Amino acid sequence: MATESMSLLGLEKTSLRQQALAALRRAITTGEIAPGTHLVETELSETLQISRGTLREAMRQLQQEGLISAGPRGRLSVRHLDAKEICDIFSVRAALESLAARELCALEDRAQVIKELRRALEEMERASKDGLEERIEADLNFHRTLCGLTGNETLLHSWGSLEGNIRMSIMFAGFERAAQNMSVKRHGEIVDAIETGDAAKASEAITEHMDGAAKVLVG
Amino acid sequence: MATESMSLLGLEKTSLRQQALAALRRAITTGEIAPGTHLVETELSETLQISRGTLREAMRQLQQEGLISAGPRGRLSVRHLDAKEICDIFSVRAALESLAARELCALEDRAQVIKELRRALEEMERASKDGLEERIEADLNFHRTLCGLTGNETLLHSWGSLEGNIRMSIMFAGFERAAQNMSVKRHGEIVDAIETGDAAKASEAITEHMDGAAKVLVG
DNA sequence: AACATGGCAACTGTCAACAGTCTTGCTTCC
DNA sequence: GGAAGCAAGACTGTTGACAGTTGCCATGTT
Repeated sequence: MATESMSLLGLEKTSLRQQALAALRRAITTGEIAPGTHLVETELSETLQISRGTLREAMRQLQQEGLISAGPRGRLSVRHLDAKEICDIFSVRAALESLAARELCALEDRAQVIKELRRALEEMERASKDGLEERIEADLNFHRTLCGLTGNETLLHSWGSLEGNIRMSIMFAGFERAAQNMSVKRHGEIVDAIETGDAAKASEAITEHMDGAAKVLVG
Repeated sequence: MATESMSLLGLEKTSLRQQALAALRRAITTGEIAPGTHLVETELSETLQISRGTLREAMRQLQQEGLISAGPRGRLSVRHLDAKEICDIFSVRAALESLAARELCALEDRAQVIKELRRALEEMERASKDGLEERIEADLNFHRTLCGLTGNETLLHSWGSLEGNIRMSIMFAGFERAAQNMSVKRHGEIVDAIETGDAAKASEAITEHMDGAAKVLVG
């Protein structure tokens, strides 16, 4: 998790595949590569200065994450999202995070969990004064933490494979709109609901939050 | 979807990668390859008669599906599931299928949906007289159909990336136990609940079904 | 006998090249 | 003038080989 805080000998030896993966994911979710663009292996490998084989592995993963889709004859292109798909994505997201909230309510030592969540909130607060990039990151980090604290690895994994789509949704709707969904106060309500330990209440807080967010995004 | 039912010109030209993917998935989910086994690229590529590069692509996808996990220095091994993880998987599964049931209840033309579901039920009925393999397939097909009929591609995709884990759970718990969860009658109750159009009722039918299934599996 | 050391084998990361297929644009023939 | 055929180009599918790293075993040393 905390790979960035290695004080001693920070040998960040990450494979080319992972670097390519991160670079492509970023480029796609920021709109640097327009949706619908055909991703030609030979071109990309030339641009990224890596071999096609290595690139292909990264592309497969991106494909699995739903950021790029396969056309006829293995042609890969950046996925295009419409309003309905954004709604669909947020429906699934709501279902997952709602489960997370319910599981957290069932925990005995909720105190520690609440502490972690409030810490994530503080980070959002700090980021609200910074750029858009940081705000998005802090927001996603909050929700990822929500899933991670359950200790349900499968839940975290499923949420993770949705993260790319969420980022695309944000990019697609425009960053101004998306910023409306990152109010610290509205996220605080979720934490409050979880703190009460009332699973139904917490679940509803999440679904409400997501419904609202989706509505804002599709305008 | 129905790639197997192409009556005219069955040019099943599937790439080696996909063949390897299917073969490995099957081998892992049937226990042919024991959990914890180290998957050595050179060995496997030799066995499957394909090159390492091609194999690696398939392995990445399997990794994303959670069937194999990465150890230190990129060593891949077949994932090992314990009771808690099975419960976790079924929790997430319940959340997804519960969403599917609710979305189906919100549809106007439920009649068509119900018809498709009943068809899947009939298939389960037929399979109940066949071998275990067929019963598992029919059962999973029912649940996949449930998700697919919503028209929510993201939901279907998320469920699909869980399918491998579900199969592993079945294998892990033993096929005898798993067979108890494939009662046609209990699945019929789900369809009935959806037919009423009561979202809360349908949702509860799913969660109950899944809770019971998980309990049986972890025994 | 316990420990350090040097070399060997195994395995993954990465790459460049070959082969097959689909597209495309031009040419040629009716 | 239009359609069939042909050839060149563009990509993807697949492969074998090379390089770097890690773990292990044998060997020598105190």
